[in-house]
Amino acid sequence: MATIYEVSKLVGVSVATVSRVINGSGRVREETRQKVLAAMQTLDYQPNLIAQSLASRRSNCVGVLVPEVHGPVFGAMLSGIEAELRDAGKFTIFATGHNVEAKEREAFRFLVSRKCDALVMHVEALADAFIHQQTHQGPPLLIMNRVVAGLEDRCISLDNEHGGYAATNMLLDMRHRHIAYISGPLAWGDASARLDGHRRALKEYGVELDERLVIESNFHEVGGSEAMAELLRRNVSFSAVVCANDEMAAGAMDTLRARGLRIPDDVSLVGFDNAPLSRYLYPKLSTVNYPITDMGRMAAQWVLENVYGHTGMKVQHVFEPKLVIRASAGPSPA
Amino acid sequence: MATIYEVSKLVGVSVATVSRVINGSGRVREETRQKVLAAMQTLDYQPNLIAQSLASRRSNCVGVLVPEVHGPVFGAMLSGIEAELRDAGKFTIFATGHNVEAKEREAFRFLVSRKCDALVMHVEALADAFIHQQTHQGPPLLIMNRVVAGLEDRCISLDNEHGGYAATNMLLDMRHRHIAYISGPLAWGDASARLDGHRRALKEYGVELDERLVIESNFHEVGGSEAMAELLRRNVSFSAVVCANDEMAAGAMDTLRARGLRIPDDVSLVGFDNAPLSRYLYPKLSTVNYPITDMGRMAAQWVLENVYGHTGMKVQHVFEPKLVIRASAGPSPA
DNA sequence: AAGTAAGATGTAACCGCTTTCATTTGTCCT
DNA sequence: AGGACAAATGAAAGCGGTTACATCTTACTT
Repeated sequence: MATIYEVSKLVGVSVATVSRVINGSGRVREETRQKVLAAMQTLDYQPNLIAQSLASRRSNCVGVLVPEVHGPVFGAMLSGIEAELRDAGKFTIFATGHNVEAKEREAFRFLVSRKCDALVMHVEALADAFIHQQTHQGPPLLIMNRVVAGLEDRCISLDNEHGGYAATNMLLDMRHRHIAYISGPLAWGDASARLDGHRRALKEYGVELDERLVIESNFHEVGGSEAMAELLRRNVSFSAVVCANDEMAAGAMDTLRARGLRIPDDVSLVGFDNAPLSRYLYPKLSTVNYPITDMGRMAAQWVLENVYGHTGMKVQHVFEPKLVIRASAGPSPA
Repeated sequence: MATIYEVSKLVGVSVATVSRVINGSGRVREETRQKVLAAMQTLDYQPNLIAQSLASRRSNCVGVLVPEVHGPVFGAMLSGIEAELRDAGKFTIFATGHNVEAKEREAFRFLVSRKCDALVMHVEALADAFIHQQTHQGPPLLIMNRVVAGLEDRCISLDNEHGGYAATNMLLDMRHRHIAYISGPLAWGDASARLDGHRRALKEYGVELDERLVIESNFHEVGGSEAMAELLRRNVSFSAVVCANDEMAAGAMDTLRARGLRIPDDVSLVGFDNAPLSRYLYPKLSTVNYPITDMGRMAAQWVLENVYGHTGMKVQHVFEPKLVIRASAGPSPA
């Protein structure tokens, strides 16, 4: 692979000039510029990004730390980030933290050691304190789906409370009054915010919340399935169920069907995320859209603006979820 | 951040010795080793990976080129690759090619310019010739889900023909004789191999293939839906349908249901991939398992063995798909 | 005890680029 | 034509490591 020296030799200028042409920095006479460009073409020269990074102290890499790579939410987020960064010529490298503190810490170090110019993190287990501390050293951090007090301008999140509110509100509008709720782990901010929204909607409608109709589960399909079984076992009647994500809704749907209950005739069901699976379920699942790809894009834009000095990026920090109405929710039979 | 110089100064040895300790290369007296290790600890020294890469001409990065980041197949593949590589302290960086030649080319250059030590590629549009040519220069290539003649030992693939065979064979065993087939784009190797398997199964059973029951579609849900509509329009009776992937099966299922046809009572349905969505469909979809995460892992192991000199890796080049039997397929009503 | 080979460490030249600062070239004005 | 100032370019010192080669220790041999 040709180096900058060979290019400079071919043109008869110094490497400094070639470097200026490559980076568009400094001033170079147009004529020289063209000659350099031509030589680069001839030699099929490609700057060595590693050397560039070392010399410029900038890796052009953005690290992304997610719980998982696959799955509807994180896959889509990665997608959005990568697409946007690549258009800007930046690289994305990622690591997974599985929402376990030790792993998140390790993944974090891993990415930092790679000299990422910035880190986009979707972490659940790392404490606010840790994040605060890291903002004083190392690469700039952007936090996804979490609002860290004092770092609001470095967070991109969904208004989960509003999403939870909207889901329940829709059911209330459909005359449901006995609404069960299958929650995610309440230790996680998003899960508890969604439940808060549920609570607020009920309150506004003057409906009292029956705590027996609220179950904390784990955001997984099996958890949703079991939670629904438990709800039915409690023998407190309900005509609708809000699930804090689509996967649990899928599990709940399975259980309902296994008991011979019809959806939405006997029980209405609403999910959260608008994951692809929500359209595959039968009946198709009403849910709350989580614009995760857009949020990933936005994260990338934040990085471009705050780290790479691009301008004209409008960063939105809080996204509003929107209801997606499908067949799984209908008016209360009562 | 401390550098190797500061460490060497603190211990009172040369940087070469420190470097040897870091890399475990060359011989260093145990006593010295310990002192260096201690100093590294004290200074919280982390080797600068960029500098290491430049000096050693090895980036410890493996590039992965996939059509998309998200989605059941590629997300899972990425997952498998990343997990395995990270355990070995290597980085994964990725780019997307969208199965479009220009984009695949660009993504390829993008990854090469980053000096990846190896490239794992799932490309559809790049020609065999291009791949052959690249094997003579640049980083070692590993091709996923495609067998390039002459480069079999650099390919990891699924026996798609066998998968297609198994799907149809199962239906034949269930006494189905009129079996429709919704294919992916036949220009793609996997799609055409799956169809070949279908053909072989029919032949072995002595059932003649009615070409009117074969439709080429696009691997997407909507395509499956439209293909099924077209099949019904053709008015050639069939009691079962094989879809070349699960997404199309989902679309087909939608259309069948919209026409009031029951699954599997009126029509049996089989998919391919065993994507998560296959379990969410109702009835749950019989399908052919595509062990994509394992294949990703295997790709990583190939890289570890062939590029990083790890030993003891057993690389399997061709994976056998297995049937996953669920509710969407049943005996022929006839 | 001298000779020798293996072991331990140091020296210094890279890796390919960026960037500061100095120098050369060019332009405009009087 | 000479001077002043801006534009264009070059020289060279890093960036933080690796590694070939040289040199100095040690441990054995005989």
